[in-house]
Parts: sequence; structure tokens; C-alpha cells
Amino acid sequence: MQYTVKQLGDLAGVSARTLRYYDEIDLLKPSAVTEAGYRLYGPDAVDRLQQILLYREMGMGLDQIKRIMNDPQFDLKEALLSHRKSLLQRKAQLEQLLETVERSLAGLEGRIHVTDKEKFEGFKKQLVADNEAKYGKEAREKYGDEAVDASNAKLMGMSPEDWENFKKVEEELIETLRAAMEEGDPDSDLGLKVGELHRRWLSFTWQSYSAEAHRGLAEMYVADERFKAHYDQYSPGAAEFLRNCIFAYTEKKRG
Amino acid sequence: MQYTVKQLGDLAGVSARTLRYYDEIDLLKPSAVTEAGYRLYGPDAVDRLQQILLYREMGMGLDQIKRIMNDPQFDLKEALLSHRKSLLQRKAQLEQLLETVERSLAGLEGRIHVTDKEKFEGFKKQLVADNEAKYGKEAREKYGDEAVDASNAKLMGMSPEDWENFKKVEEELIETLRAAMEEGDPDSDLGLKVGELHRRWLSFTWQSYSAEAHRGLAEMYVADERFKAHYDQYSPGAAEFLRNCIFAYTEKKRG
DNA sequence: GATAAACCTTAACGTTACGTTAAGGTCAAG
DNA sequence: CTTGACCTTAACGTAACGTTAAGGTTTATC
Repeated sequence: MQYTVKQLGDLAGVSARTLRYYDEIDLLKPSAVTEAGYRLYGPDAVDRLQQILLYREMGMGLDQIKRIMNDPQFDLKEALLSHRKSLLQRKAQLEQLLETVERSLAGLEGRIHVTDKEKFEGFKKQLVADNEAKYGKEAREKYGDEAVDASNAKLMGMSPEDWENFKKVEEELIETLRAAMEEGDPDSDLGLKVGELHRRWLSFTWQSYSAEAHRGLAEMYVADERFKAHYDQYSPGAAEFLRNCIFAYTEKKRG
Repeated sequence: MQYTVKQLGDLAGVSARTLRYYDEIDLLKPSAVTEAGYRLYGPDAVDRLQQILLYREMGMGLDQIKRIMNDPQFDLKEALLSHRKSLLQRKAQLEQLLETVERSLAGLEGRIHVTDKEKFEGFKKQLVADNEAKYGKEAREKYGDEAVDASNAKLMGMSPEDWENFKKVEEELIETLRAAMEEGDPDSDLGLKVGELHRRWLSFTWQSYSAEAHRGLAEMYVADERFKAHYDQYSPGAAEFLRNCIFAYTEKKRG
């Protein structure tokens, strides 16, 4: 069935103004528009609004929500699984906050001593929306906007530990790349390890992997001046060598 | 010890800008200011910031937070107990949202059918901040800003059921007041019942009760034109009669 | 058919709670 | 002394709507 703005708003707990605003910013278009100009929302719009509200619940900005949901790779089931993870994190944070309140009460009664630091436990927002703020900027400076937008859904679900591992793998990749370049053979064990490490690095941001896509990215490293410059800063010719390692790795994997 | 804006911000997870803004709007003043003009925050400010963040966590606006915390009746322990209640409500809502996600996943897999209404369960915000939006306006029109501000902390914790009961007690109060006025004796059983109902009605918004405060309020009903007009709309002389019933009730209780 | 209430549209200004930038002063470590 | 981190105030900008206004549409009732 189809809903007008008020009907959908009442159903979902948002204002008609919100729905019109979402239409205006192309976040949630109505399923149809009557001759009189009335917006009508169908099942597809209902499902999309649910997703929007879930992302919004996590504090994500509308611009970001739009990018994620407009990604051709957006998958409803994956998204729901991601939401579940985020909600569980949020729940854990709430429980921490409850603990903080309990301890503050106990401190008030002189039963225990509560440090200033403890008084703010649970307020720290290690949550999905903050990942963009925290890591997105760094990632954007390193890899460019397109790469980050393409991996936004995955990046959003990262914990601080994930981020650290992400960076560690990259550091190891750079080191191994340097060593392999001294050896000079992309087909060597070191060269293959470079390819494998690169694949592991990609797993942090790619929703799915294919050797073909991996090779496509590798070609982009030498074709796109920004990526080339990024890797060549480690060592002259690094982008090209990395491309070759990736090809060796994917060929061997395939062969 | 004392913290600068950055130190307190890092400790609490808020920006220095936020702290400066809170100083500007008189929500959180620094404990001291150095000769160079630097803000310094001591233990009192730390505790106050914790409270601010707890209210903010519940979605409460800063203006509202300020009114509650500046109320002479503000009590830290009561506030913490109220926070706990709010946090538990929030937790229950999150769990509902998790259930909604699980059901949506099951629906996606064709295991169950999920209604459009069910898809939005958990998003409805029956929470403290919304009480002001929902009930505050109605309450303000009826009782005036001062009365509502004075009872804000209690009002914020109301559930929809509480609100309905609040109104029911008031309706019964008005009816009984009318009946008692026809009888004409504030000291009668009906008159005393008016006093008791009024006390019950107050218990929804007062953090503590005393006969003295009750009588003070009763005096205000006849002295303040708005209250007088409010009650006299039910029946001419109702404000004065109510004052007399309250005095009879509190005198009998005391004697 | 007329009426009234509820709802629809677009337009546009306002609000809240900061984020960001700029200019210039202060503090602490090397 | 230098430098980097941090402080101040000022002021403009931003995100996500809320609110008001003017005028059209829909639906139920008489």
C-alpha cells in the first residue's frame, strides 16, 4: 500500500517536514506523485526509510547515509547485519553509562572513590558515525575521496582495534614492498607476500573480493597520478612494482 | 585539581568549543579564570558537566538542562536516580530496536512476514526529552512557565501512563471541587477529599511535599491572577474555595 | 452541492548546537 | 630565544530540521 507524508510520518515517528526534506536532498524520494502533487510512499520507500532511521540512530549524518545507500554495492541484508552490530555496541555503551551512574551514586554516599576520568566512562563515542570523523579524514587524505566513499559501509563498522590492525597491515605491506623491490622480482616469495598483504589490507574496506577487481585496482595505481605518487613516495617505482606483485599474486592464485 | 578546556574536553569527550559555548550560555561556568584569561575547571564543574552530558545523552536541549540544574531544588542524588531510570528506558528501547532488526532480517529471508508498522518499532521516542515537547506545551498553557520549570525534573521522567494518570487525577479533582462547592463547606468530607486529591496531583510534579509548601501554593492560587483565572474558569470562586480546602486538609493532617 | 476540517504543496525564515577559521596572546620544553 | 601546543575572542558557516505563510486538494457530513 501507499502512504502520504503524514501517514508514513506517523507510522515511522518522523515529521512530514522531515520526509519532505529527505525528498529535497534526494535521500528518500516518494514512490509516486499524484496529479495534485501529493507524495506517495510505497514498500520500497518504507524499507529505505527504515534503513535511514537505523543509520540516523547511530548518529550518522544524512549526507553519509545517502552515500552508503546509493552505493551500487549496498546490500540490505549486509546493512541489517551491520546495524545489529552497531546496536549491540550502543547497548554495551549504555550499560557502561549505567555503571558510571551507579558508581557516581556510590561515590556520593562515600562508599567508594570515583575518579574524574571514571565519571565520564560511557560518554566516549567509539561508534560508527565517529569513525568517519576520526578515520575518514585520515583515510581521505591518504587514499582520496572516491576510495573512501566506495568503502564507506565497511569503514563505518570499524572498531578502533580494526583501525589499528588496518594500519598495521599497511605498514607491513610497505616494509615488505620495500624489501621485495630490493630483491627485484615480483614473482618471488616476497613479491607474492606483498600481493597477499595487499589483499588483506583490502579486506578491511572491500565488501567483497575478486582477483579481477584486485587487478583493476592495481592498474589504477599506475594509471592514476595520485595513487602513483602515494606509493612512489615510499620508493621510486613502488606503484609499478606493487602492480606487478598484485598481478603475480592473482595469477598464481588463479593458476 | 583543575583542568583547562582541552584537558576537560579530552577527559569528558567533548570539544573545547563546546565548553566555551557552555560558558557563554551560562550552562557551565569555569571554576576560575587565570590572569591570562584561561578557563580553569575544578571538581564542581566536573560533576556539573557529568550531569549535563547525562541529560544531553537523553536528548534534552541545553536550555532545558540549564533550567533543571539551576532549580534551587536540584538534588544531585535525585538526578542520578532519574538518569538511571532514563538510561534503563533507553536500553529497553534499544533492545526493541534490535528485535526489529532481527525480525526484518527474518522477513528478508521469507521466514516471517513483517508489517510496515513493525518495521519502525523501537524508533518511537517515548523518552524524557520528548515529554517536554509532548506534555510541556500542554502543561505550560495550563499552569504557566514557572510552575512547569519548577517541576521539570519530575515531569521529564513521566511515562505516557503517568501523564494520563496525572490528567485523570486532575479531572477527578475538578469534579470533586465542583461538588464540594455546591455543598459549600471546605471542612466537609468532600472538601477534605479535594485537598487530598490536590496533594496527589502535586505528587506528579513535586520532588518533595510539605504541608507548608502546599499551603503556600494555595495562597498563590488566589494571589496570582493567572492561577485564579485558571480555576475560576471551572466555577466562579473556585480558586478561593480550593485554597480553603487545602488549608482544611493540611490543618486536619497536622492536627 | 456546500462546508469544514484535515491534509497537501512550495517557499522561506528561524533555531539549536556547535564546527571552522582568523587574529593574536600564553605557556612550557628544548 | 624558538617553537609548538594551547589559550582567548570574534564571527561566519553548517546540519537538520521547526515554524509560519499562502494557497490548493481530499474527504466526510449535512
